[in-house]
Order: sequence, then C-alpha cells, then structure tokens
Amino acid sequence: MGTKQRILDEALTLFSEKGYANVFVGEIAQRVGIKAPSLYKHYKSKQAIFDAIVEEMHLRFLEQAKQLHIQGNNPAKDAEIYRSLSEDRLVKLGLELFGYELHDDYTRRFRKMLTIEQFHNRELAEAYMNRYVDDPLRYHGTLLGLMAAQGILQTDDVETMTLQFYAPFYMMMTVCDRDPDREPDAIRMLENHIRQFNKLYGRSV
Amino acid sequence: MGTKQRILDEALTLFSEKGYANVFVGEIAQRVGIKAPSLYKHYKSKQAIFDAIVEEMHLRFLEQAKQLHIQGNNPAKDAEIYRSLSEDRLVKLGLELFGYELHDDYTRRFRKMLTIEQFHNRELAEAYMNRYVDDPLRYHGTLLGLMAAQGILQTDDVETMTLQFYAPFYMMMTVCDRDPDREPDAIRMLENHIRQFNKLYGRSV
DNA sequence: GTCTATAAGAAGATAGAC
DNA sequence: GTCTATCTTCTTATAGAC
Repeated sequence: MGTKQRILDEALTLFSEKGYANVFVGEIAQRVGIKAPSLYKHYKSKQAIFDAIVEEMHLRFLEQAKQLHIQGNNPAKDAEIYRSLSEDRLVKLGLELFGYELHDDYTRRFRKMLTIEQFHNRELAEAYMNRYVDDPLRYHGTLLGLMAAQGILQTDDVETMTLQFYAPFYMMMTVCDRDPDREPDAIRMLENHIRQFNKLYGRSV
Repeated sequence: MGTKQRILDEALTLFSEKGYANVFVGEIAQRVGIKAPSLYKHYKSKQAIFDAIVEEMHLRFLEQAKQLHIQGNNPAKDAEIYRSLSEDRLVKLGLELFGYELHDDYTRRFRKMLTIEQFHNRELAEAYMNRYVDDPLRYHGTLLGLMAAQGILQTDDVETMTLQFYAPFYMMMTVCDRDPDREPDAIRMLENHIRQFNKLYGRSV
C-alpha cells in the first residue's frame, strides 16, 4: 500500500476510535511512520484527509448498494432461492450478512466514524441512514415481499414484517460495535430471532 | 435557573450537537451570557463541566431505571393491567414511551452526547447500553414474560419475543435522533409494528 | 461573580534543506 | 518525499482589578 493510501487507512482507524477532533495530524503521521510535515505532501490539510475518506466510503457504499440492487433485480429468482432454503440455511445466510458487517474492517471503521460524526454533518447522517436503515429495509422488503407474494410467508403488511425482521440485526450491530465481547450472545439471539420469525410468518418448522 | 446550572444546560446542548472536543469554553460562556473566565468561578475546567453533566445523567438514568423496576416489582399486577388493555390502548402506551424518549429534552441531549462520545469512553458506552439496550430488554422481558405465562401471549421463547418487540423502537429512535422530520413516519411504522406483534403472538384482533 | 488582559501550551500548517 | 525548525492561530486557563 502506498503512503497516500496508508495515511487514509491509519486516519480512518483513528477517526473511528476517537473522532475527527481528537485525532492530531502528528498521530496519523506517526502511525504511518513519517513526520507530520511530510504528510502535507500527500494531503493539503487534515480536512482533506477526512474528505478523502468520506469519498472512498461513498464509493464503497454505492458499489455495495448496487450489488444488492443487482441481486434484487431478479427478485423472482431470489425469492425462488429462498423458498427452497431450509431454515438452517436461512439462519446461516442471515448471520453471514451480520458477520460481514461486523468483521469487514473498512465497513466497521466507516460505521464507527459515521456514528461519531453524524450530528455535526448532515451529509454523514444521511450516509449512515441510507446504509444502515433505508437500503437494508428496501432490500429485505423486496425479498420478503416476494416471498409473501408467493405464499412462502404470510402477511398483509410487508413493510412491518420487514421492520420486524431487520431491526434486531441493526440493534445487535450497534451493540457489538460498542462491545465486541457481546458478539457471541448477539449471534445466539439473532439465530433465535430468525427461527422465530420464520415460524411466526408461517414457514414450516 | 442559577448560573451554575445554566452552564451545564448550555454545555450539554453544545456537547450533544458537536461533541466535547468541538465545543470551546468561550462558546458555552457566551450562551450563558458571561465571559469565559467567569465560567471558571463555577467549574475548575472544561472537563469538570463534562463530568458534572455525566454525573447528572447517571442520577437521572438511575432514578428512571428504579421507577421501571418499581413498576416491574409488582409484575402480576402489571401483566393483569396489560391483559385488559385493548389493542388501541396498547398502541397508545407504546407510542407514549417512544415520544417521551424523543421529546424529553434532557434525555434526548444526553443520548446524543453519549452516541458521540461512547467510543472513547468505556463508561459512557456502558451507560448507553444499559439505558437503551439492557434495561429496556429486561423491563419488557419481564412484562411480556408474565403475559406469556398467563397465556395472553403465546411463545416458548420470551427473550426472542422481547427482542422482536423492542428492536424496532430502538431503531426508529436512532433514526429520529438523526432526522426529526422522520418522526411521523416512525410513529406510523411503530403503530403497525405493535398491532402486528399483538396479532403474531396470538392476542385477539 | 464578572470583567480585561494575558500567560501557557497545543495543534495545524509552512519554509527550506537534503 | 522526508526531515528539522518555525510560524500562526486557537484554546484553555490564570491574574488581578472592580
């Protein structure tokens, strides 16, 4: 990794742990293994580093959202896949998605940074909500909606069903971000959640 | 309100909007209507202001948790009350609790401050989780558990049922903290959630 | 308790040699 | 591109008059 990218990487780590204002340029430089003034050959200011991180994050989020959309673009097929899934397989899929959010290093650090900075930056608040509320609700809404249309799940209110499916994942994610030690318990609870959801909405047990 | 309390009040507002590091002592003083040096007659440092806020918050949270516990202390009675509740009344109760969290000024500002500062202060992360994850799960768990024991709700897994009940409230709270304009929609969704929950777990419609 | 003036120090950023 | 030395600005905090 080049120096320029390493600066972004170390800065992101620090911003996600302490917030922008609590990170000093010298600190970033030190981690990269250079002195603070050298850093200014790569970025013209501390703010420019932050902006570059945000831009990189937007690109990644956009790409990930697009991939979800592509998958969601052939929804009949997706729903067909889900129809044939055993409950165990469904649990595995759900927990894999959760595990990815928690363990993908960039994703996790971006999210923690957004959590800290959201209240004094409207753009970041929107990014957070798109990524962790609206996009997932849309994606799972499409999928669960198709399963409902096919009679795999039974409901006359897909929006509410989707909220009930996704909200526990969201909550447990914020818990594990704060305290990674709670991950095993979170996984256990989410597994029970998926099985229970499956039962409640009428899939065979 | 005395000057000493007004300092805490204005500081809390600023900390909840920008985070500790982005707030300058002069800014707090200005809002109170005094100059920065005068502020040091009331608190010996910026950190002391922050600490006083956190202490006040702990006291409030403790008291509120105690009230929940007192209510939860006669759980048979509580469950009996819930048994006789109409669905409409249940919806109203749930949304009132939600509205309190959103609109009570101190609570809202404490929570936003905690959200910002949680990652570089373990004590604050714990306070957040107690207040917004563990206490509510315990409280609602007790209540829903009693309703299940009396056959008002039907489940063999109270913990999961409680997660499914509470998580949507939690998620919508974080949404409204970021963008208060979304509150009407959040309320609509939560109302649907409560009704659906009520149906799914077997209360009469 | 509030003010003005100011000290003390930290942190972002630049100059210029190598 | 990296360094040392330095500038500038901002911010916390204190001194001392009223």
